[in-house]
Order: sequence, then structure tokens, then C-alpha cells
Amino acid sequence: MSNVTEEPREPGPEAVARAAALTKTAVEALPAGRLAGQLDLGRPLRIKLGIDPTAPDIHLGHTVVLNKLREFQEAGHQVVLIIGDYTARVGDPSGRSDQRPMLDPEAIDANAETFMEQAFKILDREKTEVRYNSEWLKMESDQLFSLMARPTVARLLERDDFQKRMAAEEPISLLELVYPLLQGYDSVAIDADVEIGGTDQKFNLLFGRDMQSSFGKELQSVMTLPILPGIDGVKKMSKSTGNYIGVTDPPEEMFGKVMRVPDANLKEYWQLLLSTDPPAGAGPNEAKRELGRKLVERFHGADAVPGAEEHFNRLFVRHEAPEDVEDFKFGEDPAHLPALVAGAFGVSRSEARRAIGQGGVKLDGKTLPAEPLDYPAGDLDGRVLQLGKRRFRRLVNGA
RNA sequence: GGGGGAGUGCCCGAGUGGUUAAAGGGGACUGGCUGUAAACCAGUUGGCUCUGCCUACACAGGUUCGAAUCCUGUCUCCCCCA
Repeated sequence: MSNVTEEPREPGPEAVARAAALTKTAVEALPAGRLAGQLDLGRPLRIKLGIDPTAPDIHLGHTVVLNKLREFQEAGHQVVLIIGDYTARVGDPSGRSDQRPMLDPEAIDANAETFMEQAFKILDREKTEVRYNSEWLKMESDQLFSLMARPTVARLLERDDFQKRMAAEEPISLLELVYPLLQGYDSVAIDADVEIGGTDQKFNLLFGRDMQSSFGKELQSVMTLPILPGIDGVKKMSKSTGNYIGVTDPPEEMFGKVMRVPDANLKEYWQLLLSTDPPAGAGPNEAKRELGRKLVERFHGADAVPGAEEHFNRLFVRHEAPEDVEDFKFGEDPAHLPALVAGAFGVSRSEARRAIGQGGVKLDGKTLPAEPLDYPAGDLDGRVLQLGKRRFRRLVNGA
């Protein structure tokens, strides 16, 4: 079909080269060749990224796309960051095998706030247009109907995740079905030239083109980027699965989490987060350390690096207690160990008993035997109680 | 509107009157090995005043010597037909 939005002429070699550079780390850029044509127009493009603030923190997974935006920004294009305060209420079905809980507006607003702050650790604040999609999605129903009039249900159901859910006889809410319309309308509202997202967003991104088309707008091109796996190396990094590294994680934690990433995912991490390969010749341990250093430096500054690494060495290489151990005041004399452990670490007494029985409780680094359970308070005062490998409390006799 | 199916421990999932705190798997935790990687081995995984007691199989009530298992009602969910 002849399309008015297609570029009138072949893009010049210079534009083609720039497009190639920008799509280097992308999985797909569609339609093929379109970006080069857009770049050839000689004007700043409007680059859209939508983020639904369903959790309060940005993690490294988000930074993959944010880094790409930054690249566009540095190339002189206009980045439009859409905070999906409205779509967050609907819930994006992408890659989900179950329904998302609906979030209440207050939580969303709070999340949106921190989200933006954190996004500017990567994006240039001055050059970013931030929009909340409630601005245009809080619409009258006739307007909503006009949105819903175009697409067909069959078209919406094409997507993979829905197919799977239907096959498994799992529910799909109407809201989820409509989600792509809303995201697509974002593109209409801000006149997006390019929309970026993870590969799991492909359907939504492409659907944005359908929406633009039905509103007689120029069609955006879309770019999908690889999904960063979580530190379990298996599932997509996300807050809800707990396999994430948050950009606001303290340096020690950030470094420690990086060290826990499976070797198999190391190369991927380097490529997606630093856009390079791990240093040649470096073993996995060193490559991981270097990754940790670079990330801590990026989000906390170079000053934070030595401390973070030393903390790691101390705890996990030398198996020593951390420098600053939180105090736990206890009052009983003699102190009953299960009660002490339960109180100090917030576990149940049964759990504490089990841990003691399994040799998981240490005092000043020495494993405590299962036998005596009561200790004179004086013998414990000031000493460090340890549960497992990484939980520590300094005992303080508060009686 | 009609018909069918389902709700079990963190998750999935077995269990259809007693030996079931509830198989199995996943996850998680502890110990071993180690590079806090992976793989592997062993153990643990409701609570407590712990050789015993209490609470648990959607919720409420009932039958029974005894129920997650049977009955009644309530709630929630899924599928099909219309």
C-alpha cells in the first residue's frame, strides 16, 4: 500500500550510518530502514518511552532502554518520557501469565515521583520532555469509544501472551485487552517518531502505529531492545520477582548483587549495561568485579567504589562481620538463644531453633552448638550474633 | 439465563472419611564444595512454654468416635451454551 508517511527518497548514506549506530544494540528496528529515512529528515525526532510506575524504583533493566534514550538525546533528538500514571492503573499484559493487580492512584503518584528522579540519573533532565499520560487518557467516554472503534478483537488477541493464557484457560480482563490502545494513543498524543521498548513490548509498540494511522498521524518506527535478565539469570529483571538491582540500591548492595549474577549472564550484562564486552582475558570473577565497580561508580560516584568492594571482600571472601553491625538490645539473663535469634533477626522461634540445629547461628564467627540454649547475658554483651551468611547483629545487654 | 469445573501450605500441585502438619515439584533457607557464579551433595521449609501441645486444606455452619475429604449456605474464579 502506498503510504504518505513513507519517506519520499532514499536516505543518504550518512543517515544510514547514523541509523546503524543507533540500532547497534537493538534487537529489531521496524519497519526496516525506516529510521534511516527519519534521520534523513534533518529535524530532531521525537523519541518516546513509556514507563508505567507500578513499582517505586527503577532498576538496571529499565536502564537498558534509558541508555538508548540517552543516546538519542546526545544525538540531538527530543526524548519524551511518558509516565504511565494512567496506564499503570490498567496494567500492561505484556509478558504476563496472570493478571496484574490494579494499583491505587496514590501509590502510582508516589511511584511516579521517585521514578522520574531516578530516570534523571541517566537522562539529561534539561533535554527531556516529561508527560503524564493521564493528561490525555482521562477522557470522556465518547472519546474512548472512538479509540475502541478501530481495532478488532481478533487483532488484539493475536499477541502471544494472550494466546498462551487462553490456551491455559486463564483469565484476560477487558482492561488488559484495551491496554495497547491506550499505550498507542500515547504515541498519537505526543506525535512520536520513534518508540522504544523491550522485546516484550513489540506488540504494543507496533500497535502504536495502528493507532497513529487511525488518527491520520505520521507513523512511528519502533525499536526493541533486549530484556535484561534478573540476578537469578532466568527471569526478566523485575521488582516483583526480587531479582533486581535498583539504581538506588546502596553501593555495597549493588556490588554484592552484581557478584551474584550467574557467570552465564555476565557477557549479556556487560553488553546491555555498558555496551561493551567484558575485558578480554579477565576471569569471570574479575569481570564481574569490574562490572560491579563500573555500575557503583555510575550510580554512586567513584568514591563509593572502594568501600563497596571492600565490604564484599570482608563479608564473603574473608567471612568477617561488616564494619557497622546494627545493635540488638536484649534484656533477659540468662538469654534464651532461640528467643534471642528470633528477636534479633525477626524470624520465628521455630525458625531460629531450626537454624541453630543446622549450625546456621554463629557468635563472633564461631558456630554455636545445639546444646546449651541459655547463656549468661554477660557472656553475650558486645559480641556479634550471626544468622546464616549475611545477617549480623551486635548484642547489647540492655538489662 | 442455562450447564459444567475449581478454590490445599511461599508458588504449582497430589490427596476424596482415620497411620495427613498434609505426596511430589519449584522457590527459599541452612550446612558442605566454591569465585556469595554454575553444577553437585545433605538437611530444613505453620506456630509455640517442643520427646508434647495448638492452629491449618476459600469462609460459616452441620453429619461423624473421627473430615482437607460427606452435607448445607456464602464468597471467589474458570470454561461451555445462550
